[in-house]
Amino acid sequence: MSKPAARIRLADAAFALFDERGYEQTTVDDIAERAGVGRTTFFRHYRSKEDVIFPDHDRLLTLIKDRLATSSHSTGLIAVSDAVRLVLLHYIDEGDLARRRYTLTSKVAVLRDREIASVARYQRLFREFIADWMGDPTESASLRAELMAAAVVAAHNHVLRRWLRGETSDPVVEMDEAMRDVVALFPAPSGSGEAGDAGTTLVAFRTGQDLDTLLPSLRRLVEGGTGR
Amino acid sequence: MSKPAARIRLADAAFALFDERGYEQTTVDDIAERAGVGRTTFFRHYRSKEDVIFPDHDRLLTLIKDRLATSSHSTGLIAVSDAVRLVLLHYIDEGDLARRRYTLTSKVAVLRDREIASVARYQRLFREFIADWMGDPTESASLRAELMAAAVVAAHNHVLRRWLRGETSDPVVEMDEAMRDVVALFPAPSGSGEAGDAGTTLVAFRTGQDLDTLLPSLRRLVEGGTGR
DNA sequence: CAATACAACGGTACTCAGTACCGTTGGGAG
DNA sequence: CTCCCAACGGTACTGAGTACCGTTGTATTG
Repeated sequence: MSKPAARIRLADAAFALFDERGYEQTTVDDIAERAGVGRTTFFRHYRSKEDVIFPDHDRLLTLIKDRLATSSHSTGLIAVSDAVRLVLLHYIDEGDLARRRYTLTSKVAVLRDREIASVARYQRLFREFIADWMGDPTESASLRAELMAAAVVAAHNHVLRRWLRGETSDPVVEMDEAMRDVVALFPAPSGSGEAGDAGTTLVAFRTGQDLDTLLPSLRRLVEGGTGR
Repeated sequence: MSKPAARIRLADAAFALFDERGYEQTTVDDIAERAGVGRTTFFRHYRSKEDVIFPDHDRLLTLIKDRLATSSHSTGLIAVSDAVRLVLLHYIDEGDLARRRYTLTSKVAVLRDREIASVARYQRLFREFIADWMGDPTESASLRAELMAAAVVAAHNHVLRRWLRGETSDPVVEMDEAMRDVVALFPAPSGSGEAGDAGTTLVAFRTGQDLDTLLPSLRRLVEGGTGR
């Protein structure tokens, strides 16, 4: 019954020692000793010293990969902005553990780098998914996918960090709002010949002139094909 | 005259050995031996084994910091999107060295992570700069700054990687275009009463009708204050 | 020219993360 | 009871990074 307790004892001992002496000042031997197990056992449960703090980033990544694979949304961006919620929910589920990890990563550069590298893997996954979804090998489409993935991850990190710092009580709805903002950033692509689309396209701008003054150039733009 | 040659010989030896045997299969002793220096000398010139490949990320970061500190642009976003060009120019200046590094980071996970961590420091700098520039402690403004910084970095990485892969011959103008795209993503905040801003504002949309058909409703929108 | 100061170097020894391998133990399943 | 197997502990090793010490070559100053 208490067989997999070693893994938990190791994590507890690690966090406790990290709090007491700091991360660099704690050796793996220290952790193993406090947990009452051998050094070998530590590396059987965790691949590295950092791994004690980030145990299930891999699992979460594949979880999201599956979610994306089985998702059917109107656009790739929306699918991704939906899937990324799983990450937030996972952290919330971890509760206090996630917050202890945050205070650690705030102090120790090595851990922060490690966390960032993990987040980059999500971003890469998102970028590739959106690019595949668009199916447009154009350079501008590629850039667009890159921007979308970056925006989703940035917005997610923003809300997540706010929750980790205790600055919000309802991170889920904040995440909804943030993702709406992100989706709103990227208007539907214009010009790609879909069915029945010989209509008018207006681009957004602001001006100090009134509508009548700029109407001629507006008309020239609309009638003159792709304008600058 | 040939006194700081040790540093260069070390870098050459390192890159050569990394190409021959791979990164993990090369020890610091190997590098020092081929460079004809002692092991201690290696660590005098480079803080770590990874540092041989990323020698001047710190210098570049402070360079950009200075650039931002002494820059006067219309918005924080534009200042940042201007400053980030320094990074691209630096890589272009490195030339072939940057490309050899890219092939390495593409293969070795540890190096990729390291590179990502460096980029994250730029992004953090940008985020803080934009947030300071806006001077708006609101949560939405904070999110906006985060999105802007992420977009600038993503666009930069996009163009940089294209150049590293040899997919573009004119990365500078491509960077200009990408940054224009990024700036265009973020419209000026509306509603904040600036001086003399009683002009016309058009929102973006697409329609199947031609311009004359929708002109009346357009006019109604413009004249009728804030329309939905 | 001689004494001194300094910077770069080489060597040794150490700590610690991570890997490989081997033997031991403690239960279930046949 | 015996076989099996999973989890464990111990030992030994490699390699990165640090600390310290002694040496050498070079520039500076009296």
